[in-house]
Amino acid sequence: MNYQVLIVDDYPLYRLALKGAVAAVCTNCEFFEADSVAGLFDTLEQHPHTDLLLLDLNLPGAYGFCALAQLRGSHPELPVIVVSAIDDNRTVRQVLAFGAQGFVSKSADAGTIGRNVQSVLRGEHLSPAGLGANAEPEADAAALDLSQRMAQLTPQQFRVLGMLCAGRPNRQIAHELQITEATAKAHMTVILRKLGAANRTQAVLLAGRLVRGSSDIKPVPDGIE
Amino acid sequence: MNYQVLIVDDYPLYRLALKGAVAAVCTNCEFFEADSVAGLFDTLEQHPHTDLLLLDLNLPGAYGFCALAQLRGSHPELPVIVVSAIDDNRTVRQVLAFGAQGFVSKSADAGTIGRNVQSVLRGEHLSPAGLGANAEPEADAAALDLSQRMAQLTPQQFRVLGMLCAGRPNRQIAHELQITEATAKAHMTVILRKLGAANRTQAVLLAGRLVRGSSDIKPVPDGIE
DNA sequence: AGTGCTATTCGACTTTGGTCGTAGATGAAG
DNA sequence: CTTCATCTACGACCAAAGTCGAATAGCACT
Repeated sequence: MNYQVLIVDDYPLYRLALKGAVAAVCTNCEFFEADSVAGLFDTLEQHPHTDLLLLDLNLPGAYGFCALAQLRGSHPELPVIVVSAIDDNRTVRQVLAFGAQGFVSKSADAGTIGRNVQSVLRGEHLSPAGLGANAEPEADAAALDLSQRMAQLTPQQFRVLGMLCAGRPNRQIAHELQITEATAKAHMTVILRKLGAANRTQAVLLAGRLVRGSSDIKPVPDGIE
Repeated sequence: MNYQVLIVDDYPLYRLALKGAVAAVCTNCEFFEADSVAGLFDTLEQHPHTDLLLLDLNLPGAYGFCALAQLRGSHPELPVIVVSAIDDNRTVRQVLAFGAQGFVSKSADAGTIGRNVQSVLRGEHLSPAGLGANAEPEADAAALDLSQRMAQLTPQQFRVLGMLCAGRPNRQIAHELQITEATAKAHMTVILRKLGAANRTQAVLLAGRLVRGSSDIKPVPDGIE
């Protein structure tokens, strides 16, 4: 068992704990770490042969679900185990619907995590306990279409979207990404086109729809005048 | 028992069903109907002595929770029974925290609805079954603060917010409300101030936070540069 | 009538958002 | 080495968003 494992969480201590849990069942594993979605993709570029990704859902600056959608577009073959403090059924179903191979609650013990990692490394898909017969592929058409749109975004565009979803104006986005406002606007234009949104407000609504359940917010008719 | 009852739901058939359920326990009741939040407030203006409001949470074009907050500001004495397809504990607790007197699931039968209506008309507050000791006032400070801000909005401002939450630009909002774009912008300015948002995107995020649980979306630091 | 208060409306600005055309850098395919 | 595609970046330009001051109308209270 000589695997490369990438661990993404914003708390160093929790990364250490996850590393320990994996090492217990996977000797000679090589570990990489990242503390943000941006770092995740940077690390994946440097180590394209990563065998497993442990991803925290609640990363700052970007939504974990968006990262999942992005991953499915850029690294469709990479197995992902989502680690989340929120572990209700709806979240778990959505995570699996968006292409994750496994799910472990943050309150799980090391043994449980280790067993899940082993299963996924053997190529199995998990449907965690308490999730009776999730036979329904559901994750309705709209959500699927949306995640596919998300997956088209480039890493930089994705970072822009993350800050957009925090309500920041272009000026701050440009400042944080060390680019000019003109460039941030250019990214914004592409994002709007890829997501099928008419303006940044609609883009935020679409992203929000992906994060929480795709409630019955009507698509904007936009035929008036 | 001669009460005036206002029923708000976007499906005419379901309005009829609710009317039947109420009529069974309340002879000589007078009924009014509305299919949108805007219609709700229009009807309330025409019939200010309404004794009971049956409100569907999932109205199109505006979020039911926002309507609740608005109602608490404009008609604090009006008893409200919320009818919702979503009936998990968190939703119920929030609905009650926002001043509703009762809650019935959309999957409830006519008898249950009738009994709840009777109770509320008698002046009782309901804490529906399966909600053991909701003594906790929780509905955390942030959500309460937010609902109080919402309650400050005037009816017209509230309509603007509703369309804003559908991602519409000022031009369409003005068109639908039969006002100039300048006026719509003026309303927008007041809304942003009352909600404490820096721009329309943040306003949408705040409204969304009120609708679903106030997840752990970080407040914008906005001190940079 | 007169006095405050508020909701609603609007026009004239300034600021921000969004589009278009363009250009360098990188990497893959021929 | 080309050629093509993609990501990233920028400036100039027009459209939309947001601010400010001001006018009207209704309402409550004297």
